[in-house]
Amino acid sequence: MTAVALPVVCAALGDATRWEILTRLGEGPMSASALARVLPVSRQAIGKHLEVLREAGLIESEQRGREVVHLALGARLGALARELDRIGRSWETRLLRIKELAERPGPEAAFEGQ
Amino acid sequence: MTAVALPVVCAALGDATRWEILTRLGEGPMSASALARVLPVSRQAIGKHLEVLREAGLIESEQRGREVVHLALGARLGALARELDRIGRSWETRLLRIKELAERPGPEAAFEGQ
DNA sequence: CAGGTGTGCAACCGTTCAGTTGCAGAGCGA
DNA sequence: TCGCTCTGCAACTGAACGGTTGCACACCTG
Repeated sequence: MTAVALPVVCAALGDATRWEILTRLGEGPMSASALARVLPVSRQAIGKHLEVLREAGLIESEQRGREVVHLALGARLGALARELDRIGRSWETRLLRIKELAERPGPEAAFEGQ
Repeated sequence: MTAVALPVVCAALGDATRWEILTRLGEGPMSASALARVLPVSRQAIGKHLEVLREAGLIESEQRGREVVHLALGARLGALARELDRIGRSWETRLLRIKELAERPGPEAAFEGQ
């Protein structure tokens, strides 16, 4: 399920144009041409961005008659969010432990430390 | 506080080497030279990555005697996680509404809609 | 059937980026 | 004090990236 590595998903989210695309696709399904009409880049550029987003598992594409419509998937973003939260918390925890150790006068006076 | 834009933070997290660095800095403070000793890249490369991470608000740097030590900040990562979770949920919600609309027989039967 | 629209593939271009080497300065430590 | 180490700045290189244009093909529609 979490088959896509963290850096890959983050890199996909690390571009302003892709966020524009995602925002539009979060409001409803859209084709590449439709996106190119509303965004200041060519359809081919949009296509490349969609490829990156699809490989990151952030969108889903579906053939609808002649055209292909894409839409944003919240699931992957939620999974990423949980992962980042977990990591951030672990950093904070270790940071607290380190500071606590640093403020201790010495190993022999570690009495009233909570 | 959330002065750093989403794409900037995500881009900073979109590199495998930077994740390596962050992982090490999450375990405790380290200098650039120490990181270069343990990672397969030069100190100068590490320095550039640290610059990116600092601008994204993901690490903090502190002059400790002659050397400069860096450490990972969980706060920014937590803020990012909450933001991504919020966005992901909104996508899911709209997606549900769209699917629900698609399965409705016709517009004239939209009575008991909330 | 013909024209318009949507898609895919490929080549090309300028910029950014990750990484390197080299050098000079600053501060601990023996 | 002398040397080792840590740091900062600068120049350079190759690859990746965002973006473009051009072309060929499929398909729906008037």
